[in-house]
Amino acid sequence: MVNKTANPPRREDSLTRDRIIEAAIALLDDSGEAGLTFRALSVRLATGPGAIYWHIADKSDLLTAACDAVVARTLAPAAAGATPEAAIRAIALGLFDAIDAHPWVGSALMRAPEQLPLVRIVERIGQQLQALEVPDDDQWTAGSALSSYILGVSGQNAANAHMARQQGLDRTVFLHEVAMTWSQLDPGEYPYTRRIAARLPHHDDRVDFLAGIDLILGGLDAKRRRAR
Amino acid sequence: MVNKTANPPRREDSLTRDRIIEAAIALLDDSGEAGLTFRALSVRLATGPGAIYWHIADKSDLLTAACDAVVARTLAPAAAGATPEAAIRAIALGLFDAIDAHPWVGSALMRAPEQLPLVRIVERIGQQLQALEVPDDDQWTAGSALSSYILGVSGQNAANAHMARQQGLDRTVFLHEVAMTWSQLDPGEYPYTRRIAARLPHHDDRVDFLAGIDLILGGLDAKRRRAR
DNA sequence: ACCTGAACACCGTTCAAGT
DNA sequence: ACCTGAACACCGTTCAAGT
Repeated sequence: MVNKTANPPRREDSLTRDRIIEAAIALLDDSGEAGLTFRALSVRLATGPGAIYWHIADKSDLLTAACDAVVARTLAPAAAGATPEAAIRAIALGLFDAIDAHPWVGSALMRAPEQLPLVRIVERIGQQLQALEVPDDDQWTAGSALSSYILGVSGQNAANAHMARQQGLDRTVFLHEVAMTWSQLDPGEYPYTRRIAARLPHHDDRVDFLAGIDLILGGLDAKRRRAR
Repeated sequence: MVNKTANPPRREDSLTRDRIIEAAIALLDDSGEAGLTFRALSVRLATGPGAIYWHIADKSDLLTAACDAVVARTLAPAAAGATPEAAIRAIALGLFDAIDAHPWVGSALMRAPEQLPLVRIVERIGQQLQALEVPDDDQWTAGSALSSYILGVSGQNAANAHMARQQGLDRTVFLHEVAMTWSQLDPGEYPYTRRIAARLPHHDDRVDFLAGIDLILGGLDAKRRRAR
């Protein structure tokens, strides 16, 4: 074991991994994944691009770390006392709102399933499935279904918001334009899409999102009843 | 209306949008999203980078078009005669395999929910929900749940495969390494993840994937029974 | 109408040199 | 131990000039 000296006292504003990650989050929130640049980051931190590499391995490391910071914060408040179902709904809604606020988190989570940020999510959901007394064999399936659903719907909601903002449009106006495009698709090939297009701008995302969670939980419950 | 002349006869090897898209797919399959470069593409097509811009708006247009070509091919065989549930399973499994073969499709689909490739998927699933006589109000929820689940699980499966290949490892060896890392997480904080780590390398992805589809379909069925 | 390829304004990353 | 900033090997995209 290397005899490492204890951390020396730091200047208040010295460069640290945490300060870099916070600056990265701010940059990502401001201008999306394209806005995260080692040059922009070094300007914001009043340093050179090379300095960042002393604390961060590379860009992918930085993005994962930023993602993990957001996820960890979101999952921090433990849902105490509530039923497992309510806890799952709370976890899901917390992530939905976090991804809505930080759209880049959605796509970042999707890329490296074995990394810590997603493991945190799977763990939290898994604990609740355990509390629900879901049989061991079904926990993996139910956990995958729930986490994929959460990431998928939240990510798509955030992508819509991001797209709207990028075009300088209000979210509702943007959805109206999408609905317009969809309603002009070929009637023979796209009957379903044309029909739901009208609903698109009016639906309440969070309500519909929770309805999907309940659908999966309902499937789990039905399966358990059948097994009895 | 502009009086446009009919398409003139083409040289066999002239540059067309379709030829560019096929070359892009080959490049993406070979070396992932990072491998798709206008320079590499122009070398493959024996032309200059500028020529591509005559047929393609920009890189995002190219990626969406490549994605759409793969999705359209995958959804092409219409599941005739089968029950709606079986049709949904067939659609899901087809996409799972397509995303496994073309890992970049997963992340590409996630980014622009309003674009044609995802609309194709939603339409196909929606038609089967209609055939299942799912009430109008539930079709959106069920469609979102199914499509998010399909894209999420397929995308994560493909990301694992991609990660393994990148590290020059066999898929199973890679999953064993992930399982090892997970089983060394803090026991107080990650009890669930530690427990399922052991199952990770042995599970059959396609079987587990279909089990999740059935879970969602089961939830839909349970909800219908309750409404009666 | 379609293609060429140099040029522009960027990237991530490295590394000798400093403190 | 940590930081600087020039340099390298790339990008996507544009555009005058060609056919």
